Amino acid sequence: MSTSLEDAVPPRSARGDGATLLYLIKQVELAVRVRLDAVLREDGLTVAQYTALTVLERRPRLTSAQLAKNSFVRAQTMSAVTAELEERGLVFREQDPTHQRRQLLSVTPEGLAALERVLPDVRRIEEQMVSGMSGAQVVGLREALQACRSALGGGLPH
Amino acid sequence: MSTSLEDAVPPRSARGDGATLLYLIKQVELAVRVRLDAVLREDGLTVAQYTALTVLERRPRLTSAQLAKNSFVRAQTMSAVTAELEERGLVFREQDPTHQRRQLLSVTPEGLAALERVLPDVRRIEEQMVSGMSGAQVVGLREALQACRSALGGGLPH
DNA sequence: CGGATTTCAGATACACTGACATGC
DNA sequence: CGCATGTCAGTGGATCTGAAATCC
Repeated sequence: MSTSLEDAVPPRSARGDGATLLYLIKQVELAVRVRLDAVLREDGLTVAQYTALTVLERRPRLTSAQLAKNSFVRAQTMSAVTAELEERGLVFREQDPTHQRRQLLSVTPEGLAALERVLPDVRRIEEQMVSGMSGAQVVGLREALQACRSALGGGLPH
Repeated sequence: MSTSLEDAVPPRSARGDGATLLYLIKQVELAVRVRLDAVLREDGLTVAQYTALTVLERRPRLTSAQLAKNSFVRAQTMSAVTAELEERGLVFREQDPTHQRRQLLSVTPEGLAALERVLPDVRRIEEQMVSGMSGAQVVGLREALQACRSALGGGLPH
C-alpha cells in the first residue's frame, strides 16, 4: 500500500518535549546542507569551502586560525579547507609582516567570480526556506539565531 | 600578542548580505552538535542514534524507512543507525503482520533508560542556547524553524 | 618555557551512491 | 513491472585527536 497517509507520520506532540528545538535546528540544517551541496557541487565547491570564502570576502586578511575560531571549528580543520582553496586559486596568502608565522588570507578575483556564480542559487535556497514566513518573522529568526550563537559561543576547548 | 581584541573578529556587516541566514543556521547547528556529541559520548550514543531514539520513543512501531523519511535521510543511512541500536538492545523489531517486508521498530526499556540518563544534559544544552532570549522569542524561533522545515520539506530525491 | 599558528597523520560520525534481494 | 523495504559495499566531506615544527 504505502499511501501518503501511512508515510506522512503526522506530528503527535504527545509530551512537553524537551529536545524539539535542537532537533528542529538539526533538521533544517540538514535540509539546507543537502540543497547547498547540490548547488555548489556544480561549481566544484564544498559547503565548507563556500563558507570560508564568504567570510573571507567580508573580512579579508584573516589568518586560518582566526577563521577557524569564527566558524567554531579547530585550526586543523580550517587549515585543510584553506589549503584546498589556495591550491585552486580561490584565495591567496600574505605573510603577516609583524608575525612571521601568520599567513593572512584573502579572496582572489577567481574566488570572487566563483562566489558571484553561485550566489543566485544560494539566494534561491534561502528564499525558498523563508517563503512561508512574514518579513518580521524572518527578522526575528535571524535575531534569535544570533542570540543562540552568542549563548553557545566559544565552545571549543582548544 | 594575540589579545582577545585581535581574535574577536567583530561583525562588520558591510553589505546587504544574502547568505547570512543559512550561515547562521549552520553555525548554530555545529555549535549544538559539538556539545551534544560530547554529552552523548559519555553514554556511548551518537547524535544520529539519539535522534532516532527520541523519535521512536514518541512514535513507536515505525519502520526504518519511515524513520528515514521523517529525518530527511536515505533508507540506507537510517538502516545502519537502527541496526546498531538493535544490536545494543536499545530498540527491538516486530514483523509487520500485514507486510512481510516491514519491520516495526520500538524503544526497549534499556533504550528508554538511556534516554532518561542523557535528558538532563540535553536539556541543559537547549537551556543554554535560549538563555539570552525571551519566552516569546523562543516560541517564535520554534515556529520559524518549523516553517523553514516545511518550506524545504521532502527534498530527498529517492 | 608558554602560547599561538600551521600542518601532517590517523580516526570517527554521518551522509551519499550503487546494487541487490525481497515483498506488495 | 513498478514501487517500497531492508541491507551490503564503497565513497566522500567534515569533523575530531595527537603530534610536530616554527615563531613571538
